Amino acid sequence: MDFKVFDSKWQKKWKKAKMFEANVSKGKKFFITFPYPYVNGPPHVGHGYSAFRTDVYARYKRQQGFNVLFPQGFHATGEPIIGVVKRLNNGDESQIQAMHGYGATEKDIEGFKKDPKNLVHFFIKKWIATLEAAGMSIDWRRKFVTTTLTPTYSRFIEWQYNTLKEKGFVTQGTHPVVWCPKDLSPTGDHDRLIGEGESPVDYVLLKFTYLGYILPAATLRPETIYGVTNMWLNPDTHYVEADVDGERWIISNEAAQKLKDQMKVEIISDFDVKELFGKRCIDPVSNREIPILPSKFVGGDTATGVVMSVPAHAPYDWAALMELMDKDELQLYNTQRTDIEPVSVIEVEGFGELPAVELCEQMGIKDLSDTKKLDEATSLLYKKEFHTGTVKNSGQYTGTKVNESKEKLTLDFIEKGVANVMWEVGEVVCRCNTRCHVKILENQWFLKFSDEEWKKDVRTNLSRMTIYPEEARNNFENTIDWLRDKACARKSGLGTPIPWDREWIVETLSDSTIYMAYYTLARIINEKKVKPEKLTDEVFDFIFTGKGDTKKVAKASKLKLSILRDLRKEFEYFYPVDMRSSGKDLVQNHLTFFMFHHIALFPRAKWPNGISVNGYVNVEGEKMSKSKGNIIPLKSLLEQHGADMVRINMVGSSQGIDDADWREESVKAYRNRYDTLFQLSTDWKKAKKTKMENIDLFMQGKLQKIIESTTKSMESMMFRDAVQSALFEATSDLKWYLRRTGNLKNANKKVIKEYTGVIVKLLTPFTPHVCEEMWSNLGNKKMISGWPKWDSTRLSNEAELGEDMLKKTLNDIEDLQRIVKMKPKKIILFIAEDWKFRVYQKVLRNKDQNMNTITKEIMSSGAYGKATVSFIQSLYKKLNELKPVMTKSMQLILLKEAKEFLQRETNTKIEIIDADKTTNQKAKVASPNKFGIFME
RNA sequence: GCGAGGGUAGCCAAGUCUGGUCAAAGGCGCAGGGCUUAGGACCCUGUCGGUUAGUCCGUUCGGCGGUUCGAAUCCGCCCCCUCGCACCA
Repeated sequence: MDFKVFDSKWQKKWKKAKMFEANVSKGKKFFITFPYPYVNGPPHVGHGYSAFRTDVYARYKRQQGFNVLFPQGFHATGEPIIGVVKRLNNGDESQIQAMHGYGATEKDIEGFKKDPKNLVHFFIKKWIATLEAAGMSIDWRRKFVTTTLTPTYSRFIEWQYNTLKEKGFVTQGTHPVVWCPKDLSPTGDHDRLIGEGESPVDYVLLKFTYLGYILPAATLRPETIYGVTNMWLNPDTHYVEADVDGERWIISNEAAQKLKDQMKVEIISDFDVKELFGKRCIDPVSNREIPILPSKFVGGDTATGVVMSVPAHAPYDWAALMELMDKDELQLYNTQRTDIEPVSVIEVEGFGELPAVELCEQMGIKDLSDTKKLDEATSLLYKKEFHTGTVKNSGQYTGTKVNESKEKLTLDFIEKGVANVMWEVGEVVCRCNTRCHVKILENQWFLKFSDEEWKKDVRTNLSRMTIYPEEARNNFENTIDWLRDKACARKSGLGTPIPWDREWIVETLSDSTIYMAYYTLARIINEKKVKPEKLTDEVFDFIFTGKGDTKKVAKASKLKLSILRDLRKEFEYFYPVDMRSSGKDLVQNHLTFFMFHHIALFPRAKWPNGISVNGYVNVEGEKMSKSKGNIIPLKSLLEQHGADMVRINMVGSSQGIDDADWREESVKAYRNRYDTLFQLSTDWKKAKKTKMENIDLFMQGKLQKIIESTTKSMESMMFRDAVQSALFEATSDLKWYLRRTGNLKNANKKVIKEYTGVIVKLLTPFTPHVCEEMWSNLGNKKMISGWPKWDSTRLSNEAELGEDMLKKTLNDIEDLQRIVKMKPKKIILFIAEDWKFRVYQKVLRNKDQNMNTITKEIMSSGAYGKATVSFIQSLYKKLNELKPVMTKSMQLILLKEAKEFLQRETNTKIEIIDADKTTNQKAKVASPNKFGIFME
């Protein structure tokens, strides 16, 4: 059966019936969203997963009777769209090819080049068409695009930032970023040719002085300053004298260039450092005289090109000194061996006084030639000292832990004016092939996420929120703790300017934190064509917080009073967000910001109620990636398999935070099950039986069980479990039932119809199209509505056992068939002891001698029955909490079935006995933990 | 480095919170059988080793220890894997 033929048929009917349009009403609402996609391409399977999960939940809630709002907008701010347009304009062949791949014509592309808007709208069209074809139950009247493409939305962002600033949540400050001097913009990880993962590191510059000059020694270990023996400069490096914040610094030329982006730097002249060798500079902390020596290991491209030497703790320094000593060059520089004797300033476990010296010896390092070993030694020692070392011989800092002292020392020294900070980054090369360095951005705008009060409220709200799966909660808590101030503005890309400082644009993560509130307004704004200028801050204040007088606000803004009232009504009714469903990658950023901003901007009652997080999508077990070429467009899957099979294959494949997997192969498995169901939906009339027998009652009880477990799984978005029980388990039951009754004709009509109908309803959120079709096949005139409720009174004793029951019954039927073949003289069906026998056997297996002895005694006493059981029970009280596996009455029902069956198939004598009461020892011994069959 | 999540039979994956119905669900693969002109689909059976008609015994849940009458599950240490660490959507 090819189910895709039903897709458009039902989609049209839904549309006609306005099934997904949510309006203010008296009913209970449920507001669900998933993050709006960035529209620089069409949707692929990865998008599909989050989208389908959201839709499944939306449909489920709708069936439950909620007035579900499920809107959808699109995201277009920031750099990528501009990047695409730029590449198109540059004639980038692969980009043009990609666009053709997405179905863009030459004419389309010409349009994109002229205006990025055209590109955005092109993809939005694709998105909407694909989502509709996928059967998404979205209220499209509320769509919009960020930010400047929808000026009213841009106005909304302005209100957001004005309000945040007013409340003190936006502050200004400086911030180091990795910077491309050619592009004149920050170079994020994804913009890099080399150096992914490199981030700015703060070197401490200790200002050694020499005759009015400053030699700013760059170090990551300022706590070792008391162990400095000499200063290193590279005789082959180009140094300059520069005016840095009013001081005369001697630094490498490269350093001077870089520092221009961090301090006020003016290069005065070249400086020949050779004249310094052998001279003494002054240690700014303890005023010691420190000889200046040459060494080529000092890189001019790392920090200042001025390095202090701590031979006791730095392998490089010791190796450099060894080189000088080997070549007997020390005296050339007016320096004695005793002047540079290593000074130990860190006590560390596992090493003696001079760890670097020891380590060099151990690793056979004799000079600077073996940089690999030196690097290894350096990193090893640095880690060891940082984590376990204690400072010594260092004046007031003696006795403090290295990892604690570092920060303190730095602050102290800066305060005293003897130190500065210089930001440096490892090798980073921009996409434009330019080497990057660190720039301090001045006057950057920040969201003050570090604010403890703010965090407190966020934590409080988190604790009352629904989080699916529960494991994700840890992640949120941790993110909240760890979050620092976040730069929320950029100088380039698309977006809304910061209203009070228009040279900055609100950065794209920061303009997407409360847009769900805009959905509640979007319908009216779109339909009434509300002008952006009428949406003043006062209007938004009124809508979102109720502040101000309706009439005055309307008058001042020139917004129609009725519209203003309706906007407020929509927001009041639909807000807050009840469930936001998203990929796990957004936990550390978007989803957490979403919470922060809501807490800052809205009244408590409007704070988010729930978040659900899902994993990524793999394709055939592999990660999706451009390079593997395994990114599957959603559209092609829909065309191939139809919406329903795609939906259930994705949503049913995984749950929780685990990654989903798109496996073509498993579509088959689903299709088979649906074939069975579909067949029944048309053939149910062939069932003729009307008498309710045990097996029919059992099926009804079993159905209640399925409703219960499916509903519970659905509620917490455990969709794989839900599919497992509503589809696989249920169809297995049906097949089993039909096998037991012999054929469809012998099946109970009522049971078949009820069972099929309920299963169809349970599966509707996953496969809405084919379910509607089956529902109508079952003779229903109206479309599906309502969610089945389970009736616990119908959960007969048997069904309490759930799946075990079925399995065991089935096994017994197989056994029975075997028995029939063996042609026994007599068959005894017996009821066994219940679970306690299992426990009893476990005890027997126990290796513990004492227990073994005890139980053996019990055994030999012949007390098989209740006495034994109660003895064990009293011994292990815990066991009392356990539920019986299968009660005798349940067994009896099954055995009666078995008896009937056997009587049909054979003419052997059959009796049912209770193993607990029987005098038949053989049966007793044979029986212990399974009810069943015994023959003679 | 900091933080989060994991490691279960050939593979995927439940079970872990709340220890005993766990030799451990389910699926895939594989083997045998049924059905079929054949293939596919479907239905049975088996799938840690050894044994029984039904059973029982032995050895398993990353590694090593511990708690317990009893550990895949609780505790400690160790090893390994995946992901995130920001101005980027």
